[in-house]
Amino acid sequence: MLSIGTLSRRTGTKVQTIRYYEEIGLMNEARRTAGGQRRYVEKDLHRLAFIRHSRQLGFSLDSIRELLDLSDNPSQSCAEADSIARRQLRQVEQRIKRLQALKKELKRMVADCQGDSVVECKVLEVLRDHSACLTVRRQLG
Amino acid sequence: MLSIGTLSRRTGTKVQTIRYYEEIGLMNEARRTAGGQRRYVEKDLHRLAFIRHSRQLGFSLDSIRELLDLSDNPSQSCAEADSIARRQLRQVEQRIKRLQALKKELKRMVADCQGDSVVECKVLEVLRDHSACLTVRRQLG
DNA sequence: CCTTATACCTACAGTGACTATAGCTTACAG
DNA sequence: CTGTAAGCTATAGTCACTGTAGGTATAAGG
Repeated sequence: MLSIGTLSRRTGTKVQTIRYYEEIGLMNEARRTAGGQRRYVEKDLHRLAFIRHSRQLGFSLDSIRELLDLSDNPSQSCAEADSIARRQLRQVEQRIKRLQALKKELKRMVADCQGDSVVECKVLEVLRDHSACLTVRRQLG
Repeated sequence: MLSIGTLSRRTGTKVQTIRYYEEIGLMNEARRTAGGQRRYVEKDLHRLAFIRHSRQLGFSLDSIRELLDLSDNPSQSCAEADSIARRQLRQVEQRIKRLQALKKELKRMVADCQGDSVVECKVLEVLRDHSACLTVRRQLG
């Protein structure tokens, strides 16, 4: 029987986070000792590891809920899991695109800055004058 | 005299968001009509545009607060604004790195998936077995 | 058996940056 | 003068946690 602290250490999850996952129904309600402390089995550890790994890959808790459901009902086709993963991939690719546009704009901003007084500061000027900024508008509109 | 709705339309900011910016002290408290409605001048419009543009470039509201302070005191050196922008650039670059690691991992996941039953689903397998995943661990640890 | 340190418990507030809702009031055009 | 669009406040909700206060349980050492 594993304590919540052991789960925490073995998965790199904060204790509060584990309790939070239980609260929102992502983890099953744990058994309790006579004194009311949570006790877990290996299966719970695996489930938590699955959740944490999925979170690291950027899946939302809702997506993870779906993935766990699939994982719990192994007879279905895997197409659903595949489509969730593909959706996630698309989102990540979108975010990368956005950030690359930002990066370009920020680079231009700091490259043009000469360390002059604020009056002629290129950074502030760019921020003031949105019209000078094309890349970002196209990507973020 | 501009209404909050006009400001909203001209900067693409939700009305609530403008009120929120006032509440947290990012926008000055607006003048009011006898009936209590907010009225703005051109200067407020520029300030809001500055805030929105900075947000689109990913600056936090705290960073924007600093940038606005600098912008309000034009006699100082621009070095501070420059360093805020550079910090932002570094953060964006970091995020891009992270996301690219995620993308790689997700691509591997969906590429290996054959649409079989859940039992042998590669997506779920990868999520279950964190040890198979090296890239992400290196980038996100 | 008793003490003590550590781990655990609940309940609630806070984070960032908004967004949404309910229920009301004002401004302005016709 | 009336209708309606737009405004107002106050409050709660979003996401995924994180932190805190104040109390209790457990396990190891004496």
